[in-house]
Amino acid sequence: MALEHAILVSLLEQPGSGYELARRFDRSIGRFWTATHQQIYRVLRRMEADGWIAAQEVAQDGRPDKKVYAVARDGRSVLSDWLREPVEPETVRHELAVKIRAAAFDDPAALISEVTRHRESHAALLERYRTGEQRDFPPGTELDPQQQLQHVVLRGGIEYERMTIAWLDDVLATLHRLSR
Amino acid sequence: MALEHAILVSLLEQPGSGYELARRFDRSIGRFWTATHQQIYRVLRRMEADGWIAAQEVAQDGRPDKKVYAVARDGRSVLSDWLREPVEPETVRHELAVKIRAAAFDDPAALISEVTRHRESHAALLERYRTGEQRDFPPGTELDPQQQLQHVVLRGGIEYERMTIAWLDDVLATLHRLSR
DNA sequence: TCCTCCTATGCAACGAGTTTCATAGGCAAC
DNA sequence: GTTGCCTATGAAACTCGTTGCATAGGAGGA
Repeated sequence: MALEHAILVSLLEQPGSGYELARRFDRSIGRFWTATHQQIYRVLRRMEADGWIAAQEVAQDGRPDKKVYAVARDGRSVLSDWLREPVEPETVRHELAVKIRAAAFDDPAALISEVTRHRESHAALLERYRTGEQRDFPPGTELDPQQQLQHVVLRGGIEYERMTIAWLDDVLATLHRLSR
Repeated sequence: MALEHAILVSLLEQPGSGYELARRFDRSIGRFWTATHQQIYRVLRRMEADGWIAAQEVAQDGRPDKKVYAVARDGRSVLSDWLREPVEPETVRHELAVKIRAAAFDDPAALISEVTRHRESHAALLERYRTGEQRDFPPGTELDPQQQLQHVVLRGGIEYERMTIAWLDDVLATLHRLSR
């Protein structure tokens, strides 16, 4: 229900084509909202028809033409209205937690390699976040409001990864204890 | 894709009817997997047809009859196979993070009440988790493997809430700074 | 008595999201 | 020189999840 809004935010930060948006959703925006190019193209067409965004054809050489979208006045007011609505509760889908409880009815040791793999990928993500933080928000710099808000969201991602790594260590210790 | 597996785990922990499962998904299981009664009834019928679970009609007095499901042999092997498959990446949907970045193009102060509301609901959830932890896992008790795994999942929930509350305080400080 | 809530299960319609496939030119490697 | 990858957009089919509605008996309160 809010892919439209995530796209509006991304286009306000920087106008772009469907393809470019799809890549952003694979990277920075994808930290808190995922979408495939199929979804993005479909929603872009609807948003353009509704007058939330406006497209401009851009010819490129050596590459296919692209349609660059920018947020229109109606889109800004839609976003403003949405900002003032209460956030609806997120639907939780924590597959690893289900597996951990499932391990009680199977061999707990079977999960160790999978949990270790998760721990490594979260550690790698934490490293990338911290590198990005030092690059984009070095200490002692004046940040404009947009950057301050981006930074506080990134800090949330960093704290989430830290907490998750510590918890996965706890999970691993428990699995090892049960495997003896 | 894994509602089936969450149901199998819940039925292994305790057999029950569709209605009872729906209530569990509103409570404990709902911490890491949500589902409505519609989804549950539909999936239960498919799982019974596939021989993963077996139903037994139970007549009750003063209440409608119910169908109590238990995991069949095929269901156990399905769960065992699934446990050994890699966890597929979760799709992230963090609406509040989108709104925080959206606030850069609107009035940051408009978000303060909403973030405060979130902080309070996370604090209340943390309290419930900690009460449940003291009740179900008092220190100095011998826990069987199933309880140890339930406990480590609950510890994850507690740490998640703690981290989230600290981050929301950070968000609130940032929003207040920008509102001056 | 009527109203509402709880237990218990289900149908039908819709909307959101995923998967697979298609097109089409340019670039680089082998 | 063909194979594979990147940019760029899209159709079609399908699955998953949500919402609204229906049924039906019993309990409890105003």
